[in-house]
This record gives sequence, C-alpha cells and structure tokens, in this order.
Amino acid sequence: MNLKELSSLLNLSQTTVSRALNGYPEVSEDTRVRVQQAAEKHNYKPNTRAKSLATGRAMAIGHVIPITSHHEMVSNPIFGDFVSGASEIYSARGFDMNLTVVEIEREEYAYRQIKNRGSVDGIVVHGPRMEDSRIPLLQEIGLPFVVHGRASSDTSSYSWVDVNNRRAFKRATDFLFDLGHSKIALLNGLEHMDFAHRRRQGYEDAFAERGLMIDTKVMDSQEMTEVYGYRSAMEMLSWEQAPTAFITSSMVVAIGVRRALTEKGLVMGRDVSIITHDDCLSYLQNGADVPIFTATRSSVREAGRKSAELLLKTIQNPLSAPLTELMEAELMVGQSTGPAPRG
Amino acid sequence: MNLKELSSLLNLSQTTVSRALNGYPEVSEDTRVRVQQAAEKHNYKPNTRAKSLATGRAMAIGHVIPITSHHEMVSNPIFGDFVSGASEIYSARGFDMNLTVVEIEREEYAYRQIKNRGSVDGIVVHGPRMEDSRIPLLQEIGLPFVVHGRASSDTSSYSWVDVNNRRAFKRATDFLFDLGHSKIALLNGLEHMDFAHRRRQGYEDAFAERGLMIDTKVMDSQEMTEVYGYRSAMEMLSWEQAPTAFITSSMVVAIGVRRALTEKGLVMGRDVSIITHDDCLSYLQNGADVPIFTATRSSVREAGRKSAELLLKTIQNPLSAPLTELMEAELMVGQSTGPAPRG
DNA sequence: GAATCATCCCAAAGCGCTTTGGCTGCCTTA
DNA sequence: TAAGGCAGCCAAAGCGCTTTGGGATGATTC
Repeated sequence: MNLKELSSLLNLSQTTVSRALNGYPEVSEDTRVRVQQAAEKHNYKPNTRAKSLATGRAMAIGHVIPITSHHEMVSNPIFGDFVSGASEIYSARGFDMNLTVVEIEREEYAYRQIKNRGSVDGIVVHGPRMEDSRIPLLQEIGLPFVVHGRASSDTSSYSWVDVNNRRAFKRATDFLFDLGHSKIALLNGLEHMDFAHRRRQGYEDAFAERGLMIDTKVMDSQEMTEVYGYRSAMEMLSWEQAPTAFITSSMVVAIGVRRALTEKGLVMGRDVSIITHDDCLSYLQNGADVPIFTATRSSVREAGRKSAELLLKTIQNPLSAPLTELMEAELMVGQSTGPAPRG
Repeated sequence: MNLKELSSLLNLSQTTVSRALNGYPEVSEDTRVRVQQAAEKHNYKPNTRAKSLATGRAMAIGHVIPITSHHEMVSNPIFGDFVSGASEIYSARGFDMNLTVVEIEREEYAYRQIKNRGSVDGIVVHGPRMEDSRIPLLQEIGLPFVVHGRASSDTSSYSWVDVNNRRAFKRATDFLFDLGHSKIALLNGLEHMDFAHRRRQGYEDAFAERGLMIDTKVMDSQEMTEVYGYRSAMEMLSWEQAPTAFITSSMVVAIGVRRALTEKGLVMGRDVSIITHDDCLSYLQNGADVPIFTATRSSVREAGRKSAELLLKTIQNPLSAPLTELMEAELMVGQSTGPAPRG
C-alpha cells in the first residue's frame, strides 16, 4: 500500500492524504480522521527512502565503530549497551540507526562516503583517540556528529558526552591511599585512547597531590581483556615489592586480576584490594546487594541515551553552539577493598 | 556533487554517466574512463536514498534486537561480536546495516513497519524462542530473513545459522561422566530461548544414554549473568550432596561459579569441575595458551559472518530453497576440569 | 450584492537516481 | 546502392513521497 493507492481509495489527492497524516492544518478534522483510520486499516507506512528523498532528511543516525584490522579485532563490550541506550531515543523520535564497522585505516574514506551517500543525518563517533583526525574531518565535510568521549588534543569546539574519567580515577586512587595503600597498580586500557589517558591523569593527580612519585612499573596499559588483567597481576604479584592494590579500567580486567589472586592464594579485599571502573553493563553486573568490586560507576547505556539526545538536538538546530555533557562517576564501595595489610 | 552536476560537467547525459559508473556495456571505454576519473576527482557518490528508490532495493540489512520491557537486551553480550562479523560481509558487498531495538511486546508491529517502510532488503532475527511467532510472521509478509538460531516448535522451512548446541552439551556432559562425575549441575540460560532448550536436551541425552535419572534440583535456568552463576553455585555447593561439576551456558556464568568456588575455598579443576560454553567473544577470551575453562567453543563472530552470507544469498536468489548452516562446537580441554574427587 | 476571507482541497513539480525506448551516424553486407 | 546492424549516446518516465502555488466553495463583512 502506497500513498497513491491509499489516496485513490479515499478519493482524495496524495497531497491531502500526506498532509492529513503529517499533521498539517490545511485539512479538516473529519478528513484527517478518515485518512488516519484508512491508513491504520491498510497498514500504510510511508516509504522511508521516498520520504527522505523528498524531505532531504534521512531520519537516520549512523554509528561508526572503528576496529583495528590486523590483530584480534576486539569489539568493544560496552557497545551493545551504548547502542541500546541510544536506540531508545531514536525510536521514540522516529529515527533509524545505521551501523558501520570500519577499519581504522579506512576511516577517512568511510566518513566521506557516509556523508556523500546521505543515508544518515548525523553520526556518533566511538572510541576517540587522544589525537583524532575524525573530528576535524567531520567538521570539514559538515556532517553533524557527537563524540562519545573526547579527544584531548583537539581544542576546537564540538559536541560530546563523556564521563569525568580523570576525577573518577583520582577519587579511586585517593580512596586507596586513605586505606593505607601506597603500592597501587594501574591496569589501564590502551593509552592512546582518550579515556585511558584521562584515567591515568587522574591516577597521577592523586600521587602528585601527596607529593609522591609513581613507580612506572606498576602502570600497565593494554587492550582491556580478562587475560590482560590476569597476566599483568600475576607478574606484579610475584615481585618482591608487590602492589597491595589494583585499579583496573574495566570489569573484565578486574575479573582477570581476581583470578590471579585466587591462583596466588590471596584474598581479595584483605590481602589485595581492587577498584575497577564499572560501565554498568547489563550482563555483567557488579554483584547484587553489595558490589563485588569497589568501583567507579557510570552507566554506558545512559551515555548512549545522552549522546543520542545531544545529536538529535544538534541536527534539529544546526546553528546552535556545540552541546556537551560531562557525567560524574559514582564511587561505589564493595567487597574488594580494605585496609592495606601491615607490611 | 550529484549526477546532474557531474553529467553537465562532462557534457554527457545522466543516463550515460549512470551507465558508465554502473558498468553497463552501452558506453565506450573512453567515456567510461573519463567518467570514472571525474567521479573520483569530485568525490561523487550516488545518493543511497535516490538509488534505492529507483532500483527498489534498499541495499541494507536490518538487525532486530529484542529487548525485554525492562530494556534488557536479549542477546547483549554476544551482540557486538555477532554484528561485527556480519558487518564484514555487508561492507564487502556494499550493504548497509540497520539496527532496530524493539520491545518484545511490540515485535509484530515493528516487523510489519520494517517491511512497509522498505528501508531494508532483509533482516536477521536474533534470539529465537522455542515458539517464535516472528518466523511465520516474516513468511507471511514476505520479508527475507535468516535466523541466528532456530525455533524448535516451527517445522516450516526457513534459513538459519545455528550451533549444534544439543550435541555440544551432550559431549560436555559425557566428558564429565567419563571423568567420574555424576552430580553434574546445569546452569542454563532461560529455557524458553531455543538455544537453551537444546542445550538441556543434550545434557539429558547424556544421562539417558547411561540410563541415569537427573536430579532436577541441579538444573537451573536463568538470565546468563555472573551473579546468577555465583548465587546458583553457592546454593548448590551448600548442599549435603553438592554437585562436583557444573556446566554453564556462558563464560560470565562460569566466572560467577568460579567466584563461588573461591569463596567456598574450593579449587576449580580439583574439587569442582566446570565446563562452559564459550562464544569466543573478543574481549572475554578463555585464557591464552591453555584455556581457563574447559569449554564447548563456537565463534559467534563467525556465526555473524555466516548469517550475513546466507541472507545475502537468499535475497539475491529469492526463489531458491532456504539455506541452513549447523556449526559444530569444539570441545576444548582447559584447566577447569579434572577427575571427580573420591567421595 | 459585491468584495473579502477562511477553509479545504488539488495538480504538478521536484528530490536524485535508474531504466526504457528511442535516435543518430557509421560500418557491413548483398 | 539500399538495407540492415550496431555502437554510443540521449530524453523522458518513473520510483513514492513532500511541498509549492493555486482553485473552488461557502461564510463573513460592509
């Protein structure tokens, strides 16, 4: 059923039917109701492609997921939650969501292509690096966007939604200091990623504030997997001067550390403390009543919702100044932290 | 830059330019080269919406993710990997990917809408239930689809890609029997989900083959979370006749069980064995050289690729019989299994 | 009663592409 | 030389919608 058929069925012009359905005032209430009922009855839905060709708006948002081509393509575990948050907003507003997975090497081409093909009205940029060429690129080609995260090196103004990673990790480090720890390891994500860089800054801030030097050996930075947490912890725990506390960048890394503790016969929260960042992933909840891990917590699904909202606003109002939102992470105390053991 | 501009730039008709770029033979090689170079130079990309309006093909595939009314994504943890596998295929073939997250209650409406809006050429059905109304619905409205998984109760013929869950779980159970275990717990996913149902069948097959009765108390079935694994294991391990082995439906559940073991002071692989299903998620590898968990293993990313391939074939060749692919899971021996302790 | 004004509707153009159905001009063929 | 064929191009229709620019009708005003 298309407009033409529907309108001839109703003995009305396409114009009138279209207007009736889109809420224009130039049509009587009687007709509108009649049209709406007929549309309902025949399950008429305007063809998206035709509609967006006519209006010039695609009514769709693109999400571009970068992957590294060669090595293991680690797809981000937070992705599902983020996207489902964003999608709540889109579907409420009648927008579609378009996914593109693209190798980092071909990103520039991909973004230009997205722009030229015109199948989306704007995009969400995922996984910003410290220096990220995508932001100037998108500004240049004039494709509206919002970044999930930020790019430290880019001082221009653009829309973003981010967690206050720096403060979160400073607080986590402070918390451990207050418990008497001093050998505090940081198992960070890859530090060319902007969020990881900021987390490290927070960690360093806490040391600096106390006038303490950091032993760089206790800082590690890799792709955030369980195996990484395990290996890195196993290594560090075998040292003479082993850390008494770990800060990890994600739940799965913390789980790896916990495995190492178990294997070493150490008790989490007594012999060794752990604080992790927790993205509130729906399938990886941090325990039930009392959290397993003490954690800096920030819902990635909420970030998805916020990003979507900001982007839609930007699109609706292209001339307004960029919108930003900095989310504060909560520090939730769980079972994985306790006073530093007496050396 | 659009077709009109490009063609007037070249002093050619739109017809000729379009044909030159789409490889039709009615245009001389000279002209074709000239057109291609100009297109390249001016970075011309045909507008997707106009193109698909004209051709009737959307050049896009929809993925419909069901969520519960509490906004829990049904296939969340595996989602990222599956989608990135599928996406490899799509982008190689010039297809876009369209994501729709929809509440289970409104699914029927959503699928009809997708069909009528015509923004995709076919869809991938995620998270099939044992009885799944989506399959007859899609057949009725004539929207090409492939199911990731199957629906046991549906005997009609349709395209699907699935893991041989039943055999995998039978083998896992057999393996534990052979190690001398007899109290074998099954921490399954929700059993209205088809995959979970089949896994249980495999488990039951192994018992039946040995003429053994199953103690239904050791079978649990819930949403596959870490907390579930933990709680369920804690409970069962407190019994007089505690299980000596657990089979779990996913890595995160197994991780929960491991946490319970640690808390009970039990050693995994010695006091209690665990076998889990491992979807080869990129961020949750099952250890490195030697797997942590003995596991039935099957890459969900590969399933994504296969599903995409099958769907594209189906679309290209609408009259051919449905295509199916049953993937066998490997049984990988890791550190989490060992002979049953002497009672 | 004429002029004015809402109200409600319609015909047709246009969005950017593909595709049908030609039309040229040149080369073969008998 | 005329008929036929073919390579290479083009004009125009059409995909399904929105939107512009009226047009008809009846109510309101003076």
